[in-house]
Amino acid sequence: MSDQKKESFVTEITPRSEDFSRWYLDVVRRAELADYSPVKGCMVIRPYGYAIWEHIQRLLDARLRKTGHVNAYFPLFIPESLLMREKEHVEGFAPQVAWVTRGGDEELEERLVIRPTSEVIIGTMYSKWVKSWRDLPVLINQWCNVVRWEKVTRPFLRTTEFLWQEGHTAHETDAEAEEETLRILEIYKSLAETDLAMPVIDGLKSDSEKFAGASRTYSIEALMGDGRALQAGTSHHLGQNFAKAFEIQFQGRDKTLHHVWTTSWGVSTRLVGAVIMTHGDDSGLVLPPHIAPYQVVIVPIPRGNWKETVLPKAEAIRDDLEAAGVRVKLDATEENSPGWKFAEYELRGVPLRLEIGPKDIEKAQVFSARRDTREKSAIPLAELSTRVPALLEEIQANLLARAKAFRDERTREVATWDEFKAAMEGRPGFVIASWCGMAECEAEIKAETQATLRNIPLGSPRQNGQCVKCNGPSGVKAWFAKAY
RNA sequence: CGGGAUGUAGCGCAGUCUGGUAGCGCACUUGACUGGGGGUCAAGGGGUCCCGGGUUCAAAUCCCGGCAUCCCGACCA
Repeated sequence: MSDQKKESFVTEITPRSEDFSRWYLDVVRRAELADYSPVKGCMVIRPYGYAIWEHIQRLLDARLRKTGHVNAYFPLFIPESLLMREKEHVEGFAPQVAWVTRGGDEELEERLVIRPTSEVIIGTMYSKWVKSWRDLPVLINQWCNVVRWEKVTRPFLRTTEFLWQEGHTAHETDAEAEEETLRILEIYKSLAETDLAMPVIDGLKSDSEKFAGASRTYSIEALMGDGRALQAGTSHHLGQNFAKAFEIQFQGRDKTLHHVWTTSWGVSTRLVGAVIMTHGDDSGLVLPPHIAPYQVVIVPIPRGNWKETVLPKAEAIRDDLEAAGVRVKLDATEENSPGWKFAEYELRGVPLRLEIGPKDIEKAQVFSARRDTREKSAIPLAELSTRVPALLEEIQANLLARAKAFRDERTREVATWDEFKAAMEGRPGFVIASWCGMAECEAEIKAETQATLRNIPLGSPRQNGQCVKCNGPSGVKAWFAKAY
């Protein structure tokens, strides 16, 4: 390989440590996850990126079904008057909605918004559907697209149109709605940690960061490879705010009318971006096996009459692994050398590579290379269908452990304001500090350090502390970070 | 929405200052030899120079306007 060649190879992806933002965009493009479209702020999700999203959908959808939720679909368009019903909700979303003002040749009597979220249209329908306490709870989820007119966009992390799921539930009591809100948060946490191998902090948002129209917002927060935090999912207890605005009432067991208690919650294609930024390295993407479009790539080594010897063996291995429930890609194309394929599939984050050539066939083995540790070892053919699934689970677990270690290493607890400011130099990660609960302190912290209050973790013990900013009495410790 | 930068082949860029036939590397196509960490040689194909106006005999290059993308800040999944 000439030096010139080497040069072009290394410049294909900007090194992660050199420029994290550029590295991220390079990975998105080179791994063919997404591409820019002719529409400002809107990306095209390419097949490889979409396959990752489909696995996330599948894994989350199963959890939602298991907990009694069902899927449905509501309209994309929302009449302006509906959006206006809930005051805080309008104020939060009106600045970033897209409007439809014409249909064909005609000016519309009433403008339509393209849904930025569906509380109002779903609330309107629930008011028709809910009459009795026997109709509750309503546990509906929808997978759809939404549009928010964003000024600054970035593939997967913030786009004008994005894909997500939004759950909307209605309950008889405050306590049941709260229970649901927390159940979903737990599901999100489980999805993030078990399947995305991404450790998260689950907790309560401050009032200034909560969803427009919610009583309480809970979130899961993850730490990206550059030390910035990312809100990876939210679950809102909406109280009776929407029930009152949309007159969702039922006759209770006590024969009188009550407003329902509602919740809403969502995760989006942003999770794909979160996975990239949690696990990726200088060679590109690193995918957790649970969501990898293919978990194993088999690269046959073409030598001599390999099509008669190596290839059939490779195909047999593929079939065996597929029978064992493993997603496999066999790349028997002749255009590129094995070395090229090694690099290419590393760039695409394939968790495990199997190489098979004449030498391996002689020894009745294949050669394996892990994406996460780059560890290489021979696996006897006879053990493949048990060893590979086990190895994939090991990789999955290792990615979570590694991300957790990174997060813990980048998490510091401080007691004083000077310590806080010092800890927030650069892009350090999470800083834990006591907070008095006042929005003023939160705002000053943000103004002075750019750090925002991510959340107050669930199960945080009550304390008699002093606010890191104002020294006033503080009942809780909050997690702060510079965020996306 | 403020500050800065960029826009030339799929990707990365040179050419713009000083106007005069559109270039380089990688990628792509064809063939041969190769193949266990991004192969070699040979022959090829590919361009609304972001868009619109203007100046000029002549514009990638100069002027005006717009759009898009990136970075840094203020708002949001």
